[in-house]
Amino acid sequence: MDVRTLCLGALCITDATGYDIKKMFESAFNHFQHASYGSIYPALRQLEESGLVSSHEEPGTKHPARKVFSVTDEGHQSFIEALVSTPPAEQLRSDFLVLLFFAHLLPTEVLAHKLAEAEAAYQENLSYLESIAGKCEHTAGVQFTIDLGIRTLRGKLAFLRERRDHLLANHKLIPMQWEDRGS
Amino acid sequence: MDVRTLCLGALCITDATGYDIKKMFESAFNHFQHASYGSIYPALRQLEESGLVSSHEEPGTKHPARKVFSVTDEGHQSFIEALVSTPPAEQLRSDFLVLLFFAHLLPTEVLAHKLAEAEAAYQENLSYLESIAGKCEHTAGVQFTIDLGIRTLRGKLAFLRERRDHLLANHKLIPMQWEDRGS
DNA sequence: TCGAACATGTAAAAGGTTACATGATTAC
DNA sequence: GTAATCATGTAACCTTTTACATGTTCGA
Repeated sequence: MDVRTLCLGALCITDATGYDIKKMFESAFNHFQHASYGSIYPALRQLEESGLVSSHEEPGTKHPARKVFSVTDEGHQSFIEALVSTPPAEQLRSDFLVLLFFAHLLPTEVLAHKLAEAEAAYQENLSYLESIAGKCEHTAGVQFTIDLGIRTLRGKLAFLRERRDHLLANHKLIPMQWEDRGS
Repeated sequence: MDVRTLCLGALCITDATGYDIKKMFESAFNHFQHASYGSIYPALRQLEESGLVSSHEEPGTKHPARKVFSVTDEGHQSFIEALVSTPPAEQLRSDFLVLLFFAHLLPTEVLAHKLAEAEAAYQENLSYLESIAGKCEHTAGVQFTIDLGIRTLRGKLAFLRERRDHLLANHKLIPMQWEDRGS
């Protein structure tokens, strides 16, 4: 699912400016999609060109003026179609797992440090999700995504804490020549 | 971590052709990185140009000839440096969670179908990881990535099965006008 | 008054996918 | 003989990030 479609989705929740939508990507969408201004603003322009959203500038002394976008009926319909036709895929991109995969090439102290960093990152995500879990009213679906995230992060943290010491205790740096690549 | 660096990593495990490396992305690397031929072959060329890998064509009648790449000492060193300087970040991109987030816009049957598809996908990934978990000898780090993957997928599957019925039972499609967008 | 947050946007570059083009070898 | 697998590579396109450029408003 691309940023363009997610922006359309965001506007199906509430009218918003590009700035507001960035905020949504940083909070509600954070644990399953990322996006920067450089993709959001062009996406909004394209959506407007295709008639899926409309905008009106809010009057006022502000500079630049807030440009508030609203989804059109066609946009709403189009978003639902996008949802229906998108397979429920999931893709992880994890530098942490790459690191572990090649742990035998790293000094023990570096590995230990990376594990600690990863744990802190998991913990931070978990704390955020826990903080919003009970806070405001969510639709059942949104609550489901939050709870699934919490469950997953708790599982990962538990695993990390259980196995980290064992991994580090048995860790041996395998030097460059570990592999026999004669010729 | 980009495809170029991962290819270098792959060659730190064993000499390989572009085709072999694609296979690694589809198996061992599958649960944390993806890559297509269109990124692998150019990456290999760049790596060779920078002197981080070398190649030799295997003689034989084959057409096209196998072009086997090996990491150079410099390449090995460079990969280790990349590992050390890469923060252990993790990023999920999940169309499944997007779907759940907007579940209130979907008919119940569609939602049910998506949940079933997601469950099947999780199950397939889990079965694959379980199948390789005990099969061959892995380094401790590789075993760690596999076990973490198994733990995570089991957690997600358990959550899905626990909560799916409740989600579907309480599901109400909120029609287009659910939001008051007067004006 | 000073820094954080609000607010919009562009341009270049990076990174990757998809589709194409080609052909040999192997297992059934 | 025919389908799957092995094997290499390119070109066009798509998406997204990074870095830049600009200026306001609000709270401490």
